[in-house]
Amino acid sequence: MRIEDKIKELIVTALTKSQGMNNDEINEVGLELSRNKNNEHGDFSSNIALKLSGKLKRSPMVVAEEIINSIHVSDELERTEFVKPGFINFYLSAEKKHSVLEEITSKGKAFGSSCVSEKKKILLEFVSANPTGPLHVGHGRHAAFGDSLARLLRKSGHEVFTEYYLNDAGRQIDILCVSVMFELLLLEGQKLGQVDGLYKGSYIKEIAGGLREEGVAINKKISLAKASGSDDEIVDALILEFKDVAGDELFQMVLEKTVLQMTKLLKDDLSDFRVRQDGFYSEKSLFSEGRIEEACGIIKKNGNAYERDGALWLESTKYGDDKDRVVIREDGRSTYFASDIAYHHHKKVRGFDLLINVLGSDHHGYVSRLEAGLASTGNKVSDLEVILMQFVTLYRGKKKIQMSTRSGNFVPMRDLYSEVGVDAARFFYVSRSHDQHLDFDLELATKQNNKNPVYYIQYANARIKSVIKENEKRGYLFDEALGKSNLGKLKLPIEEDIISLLGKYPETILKSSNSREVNKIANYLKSLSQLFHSYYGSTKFVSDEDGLRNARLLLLKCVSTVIEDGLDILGVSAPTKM
RNA sequence: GCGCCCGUAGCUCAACUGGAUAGAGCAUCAGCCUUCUAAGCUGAGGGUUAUAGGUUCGAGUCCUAUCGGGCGCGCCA
Repeated sequence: MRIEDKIKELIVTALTKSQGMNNDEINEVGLELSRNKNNEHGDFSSNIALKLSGKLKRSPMVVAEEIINSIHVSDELERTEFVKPGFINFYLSAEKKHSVLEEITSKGKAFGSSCVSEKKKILLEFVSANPTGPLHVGHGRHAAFGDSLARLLRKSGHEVFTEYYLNDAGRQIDILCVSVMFELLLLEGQKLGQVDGLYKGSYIKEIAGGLREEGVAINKKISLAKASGSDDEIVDALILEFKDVAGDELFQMVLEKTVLQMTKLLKDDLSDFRVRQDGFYSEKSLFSEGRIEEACGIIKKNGNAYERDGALWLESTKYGDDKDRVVIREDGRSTYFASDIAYHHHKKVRGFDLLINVLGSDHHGYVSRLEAGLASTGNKVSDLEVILMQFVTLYRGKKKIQMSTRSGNFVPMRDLYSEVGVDAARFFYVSRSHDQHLDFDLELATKQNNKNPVYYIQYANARIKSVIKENEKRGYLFDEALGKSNLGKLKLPIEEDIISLLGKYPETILKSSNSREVNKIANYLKSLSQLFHSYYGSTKFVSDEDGLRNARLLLLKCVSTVIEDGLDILGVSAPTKM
């Protein structure tokens, strides 16, 4: 039984004894026990007297005193007290507090694991950027967050499968293909003007160059003359013309090779950033496997679809959307939305309890539609959880860098992490809450990479490793048993603070996991490191006194275990030397 | 116009989800290496938590309005 629950039990019996309350009445008020921020008010506190005072028509201080007088103090508690507004504080015995260190020593990195009460099978989808260019710094935030969230959810006990939805069908891919063919024609010596709507990055030229080396050739005359109007209209005309002139077979061949190349590019961008995607789900497969028709069949069968103006509409307003949405267009082609309905339905069919999507905040208007899609295929809306990621604004010094994928005018995430390092980039990305805008100053990140908080944490761990090494160098062998039996000698206030914070690691994992706030882990590690550095500055660890020395080394090893485990969740390395 | 998100020290962010005196880093100033790594430590200054009301024992956190910033409202993806 956890100590929290024991204390709660003590309060409940005290309430029945002193106030004559039964369990129902207590539940109605709500019994809370919170862990204290700073130790000056004890380890745990309860606000129950404050909550009851109105009901009982007596001052909170009086109620608190009555409760405390009926509390039977167990030997795990040092003492209890009631204080100013009406809080009741609980102080744990030194022995009870120190037991955390023994727990960490025996469990190692499993300390704080599997703390969640209901284990779920989760599909976590993130990044899912169109394979039309390298991932940029905005995607970097999604990648770092998504991957860390996956690690956090796993740590807390869930089963997680990460997935990248690959848009390998549709207009954007046609444009990508035309862009490559366009370059190929230029390589073949054909003189062509400028077309604004096409992808321009160097990677397009590389793919075209590679195709030419493989012997792929178009060798047909393309005239841009037919195309006129807006960028979009010109591009659409070009797609038709290229399909016509090159022929379907050649077009499909170039398209497939291009998508393959682009996907490899994305996978490398991610894996070099230590981001693991367990699967890449092909949009194209939704067509070839007949999943779109299947999904349309289901929404029709469920009475959620109707035909109007030659198109098939989903009655999404039934499920809270602003208006109904087209699923199959007048010309018979399905919409992007249709793909999403089919995709998300298939996620459920594959047996996942919970679907988490990490989306850019610009997609928030799309959320109710996704929910409607899920509901209309007979799934629960609550099975979908969307995490909206705010934008990254990139600066170089004071200057804002504007980004656009199509023009190739963006900063690839690879440039960012090769410049500042994977550790610093990942930490910086996840140390801000996802609903907060993120200003990323490249100049600052490069110039000050030594001052990045991630080094502060890594340095704390490296220092501990160094102390352990020094201990051995001086001929002292670490004696775990001796350390354990001397934990009572850890009496410095800073030692008590560290032990107390270590004890909060499991609940930090649990809370961050439940609220999907990876940044809480980063903040926790900063606090722990700060305490350690302060401890380091004021205390000599390698001393002649065997008992104290081993107790302190045990404490340091526990700090190191937790730091390494926490950094692991963030996907940041923990060097032993810096 | 309607809807969603955000507003905390000069800058970048915390604050355990409604708790006790709102905390760190950067920048500024003053100290600390004969001693386990100075990528560190110790101290100082810096705030009407955008503004105005409200809810209650108690509000940075919840509700309303206003101001300011970001984003979204296609048979696009």
